Amino acid sequence: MGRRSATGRIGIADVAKLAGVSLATVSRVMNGNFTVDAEIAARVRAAATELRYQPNPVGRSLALGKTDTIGIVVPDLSNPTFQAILRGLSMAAAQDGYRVLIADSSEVSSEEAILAGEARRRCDGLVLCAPRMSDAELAELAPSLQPLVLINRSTENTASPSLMVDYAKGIQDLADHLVGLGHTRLAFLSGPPRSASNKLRLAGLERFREANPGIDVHMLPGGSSFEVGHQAVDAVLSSGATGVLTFNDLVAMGLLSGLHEHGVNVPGDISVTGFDDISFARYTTPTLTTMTVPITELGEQAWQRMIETIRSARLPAPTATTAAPLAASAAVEDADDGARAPLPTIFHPKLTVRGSTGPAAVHPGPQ
Amino acid sequence: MGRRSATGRIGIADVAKLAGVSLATVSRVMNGNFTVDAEIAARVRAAATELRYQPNPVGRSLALGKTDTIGIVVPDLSNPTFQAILRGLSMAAAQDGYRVLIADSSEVSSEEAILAGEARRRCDGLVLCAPRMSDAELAELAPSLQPLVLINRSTENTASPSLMVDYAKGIQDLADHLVGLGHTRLAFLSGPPRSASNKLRLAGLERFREANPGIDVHMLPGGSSFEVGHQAVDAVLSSGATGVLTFNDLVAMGLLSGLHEHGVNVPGDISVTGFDDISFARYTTPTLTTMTVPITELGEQAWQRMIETIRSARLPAPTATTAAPLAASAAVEDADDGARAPLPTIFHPKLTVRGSTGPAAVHPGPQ
DNA sequence: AGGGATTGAGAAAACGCTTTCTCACTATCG
DNA sequence: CGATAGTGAGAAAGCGTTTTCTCAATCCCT
Repeated sequence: MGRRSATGRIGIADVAKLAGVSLATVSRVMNGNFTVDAEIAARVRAAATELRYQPNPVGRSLALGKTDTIGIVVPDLSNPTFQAILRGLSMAAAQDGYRVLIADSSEVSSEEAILAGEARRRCDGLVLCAPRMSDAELAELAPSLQPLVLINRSTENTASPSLMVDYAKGIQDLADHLVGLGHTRLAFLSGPPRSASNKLRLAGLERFREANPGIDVHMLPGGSSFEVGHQAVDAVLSSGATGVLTFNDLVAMGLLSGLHEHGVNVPGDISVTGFDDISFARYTTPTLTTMTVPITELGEQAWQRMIETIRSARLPAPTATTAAPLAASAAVEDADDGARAPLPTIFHPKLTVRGSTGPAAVHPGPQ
Repeated sequence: MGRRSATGRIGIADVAKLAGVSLATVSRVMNGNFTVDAEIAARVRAAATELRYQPNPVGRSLALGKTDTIGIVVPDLSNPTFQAILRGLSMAAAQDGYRVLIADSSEVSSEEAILAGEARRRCDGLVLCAPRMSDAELAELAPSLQPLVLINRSTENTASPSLMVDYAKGIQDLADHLVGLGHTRLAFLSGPPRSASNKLRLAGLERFREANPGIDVHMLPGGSSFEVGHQAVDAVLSSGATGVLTFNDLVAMGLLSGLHEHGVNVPGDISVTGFDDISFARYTTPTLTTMTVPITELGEQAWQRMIETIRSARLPAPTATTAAPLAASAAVEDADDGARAPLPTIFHPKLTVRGSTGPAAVHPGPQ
């Protein structure tokens, strides 16, 4: 009496009929429940293979209350950093039999909440990667996204595992590296306005300034793409800086390319540094001095935290009364289920010196 | 009597109770069915927002027989080409309210069939991107994957839309370009053994050889990564070639970097070409001459074909008798449902000349 | 004012699977 | 040899929706 007379697909019922057993028995056999007589089990398996039966995951998910899928929300899938995180996550999850659903918010912070919610409902957990939303929004949203792992953000109230990279220290290391090479006039090509990791870099540079009063650090507006770096050549040159820090490797590569076109020698006239150490960084000309962030490992670690959270969320028997869904606060209930210490895991990037940095020129480069 | 006394989550039943209506009515309201009295509808909506009710997608999927999700299987998520396809697909699908599930086969062709099957069952359709499996396997698998879109492969029997890039012509264009610059000794750094697109390139070069008997084309084993290009420097130099074709931009970049380290001037001593025109290609030093493939558009087009296929598969009433699931051939049934012309859509890459190619040196580069 | 057409909402079946509950049957022990 | 524990498999409930079916109430027209 259904809309379509059967989906056309082979179901557990077909197998049961062919094997002459009940649905329950087929299910038992398919799930390795050994309370089934060997002879019958064999008959069921034979029927299953003959019909090429494959259990319907949606039915399974509904009955089991899990989808074996996790979601990830990224601000921009064209960014190699997020691609690497996605890859690390996906490979690690696959090892444990989970799949990954992706959602790209296109850097639109208002989309994030909706995307995250939708993705979460389809999955057993969610990874929020460098969300652009405000702290307040994030804090409000986090409880309802529960098995949640954050990358490059953290929340106070909710006990969601969080993976952070110490960008502040990283950018300081780079600045120190340049100072060590004799540079006294630096410039920083900053990142996207809503990026939390950019704020960390700015904070790091602030500390650097305090520690190095003699060094001039020129701030330049920026972004996260090649184009930003490529178009910043003039601004960089007129700043008079001999050492340039950039938001990430992409920007650095754009800048490198632009400087080359202008006939500026790197590192002879100007030193350039990136951030992240994407795979391309070792193949630029000159090769790029940058901070190495174990990006793929970040994705893998995100998965580890995720699977831990999912597993610990399954065990504890729900003591909460189920009978009173009156309060509108239902979403908060399991907020401190996996009440593990919510201390963020901090990744410390490490300085990788390559060919794009060198001793400061005696006089600044060509204006 | 369920395992856990309710999932804890708010369900349609809670809303119904609060609004004092039946489950059916809530469903009607949520789905914009206007046969509901305005006053009641308002009450339902109020209850829904008060409880922060969000329909469970799994339940919905089961009832509706669709998941609003498609899957994509790629050989290697770290390859920028596949990343770009994924991005194009994902963005286009998102426009139509679909999500993307990813599966990375890690270049293991035996994994592909399983991954594809699993992914397909969870989704409404599948994109198979440059599958490494054999033609026979692909042909056998295709019917069971039905709403299926192929990228860089095609099948004879099944009417699955297929998107192909004319790599054969592309590589010829590049070779012609080098010949036009006076090069007479060429080399080709080939791609992964199981790659169909590599076979097309080889076929193209074969035709090129026939048309240009005077030109020497040296074949070198390769792969698809930086490292391959980087490590091929010696082989390239000892081949005596002055013009080098590579499998893709990654290989070309590795080679560029390696040549630079060896003090070989590009394009002065040797000209190098890539393939694909990934975004990095315009920021190498020298900038890379390559064949531009509209990669992201490939992903978008894949989505267009997919949504067409899905939609056309919904309309035709299933005339087939549902009562006899005896034959094991059930998977083949809707093989020619969307019996549109299965002509592959061919993308023609276009030559983009940049700085890595130039006139042939009078005498071959340093040995 | 009475009868057929129309509207609106509830009851229940269906989607495909898992699992508890239950019971028939066999093996074991006193 | 009869009572009891144990084993294996079927019936049915349940997961959270949607949708058909059904029926009561309202409406309009003659």
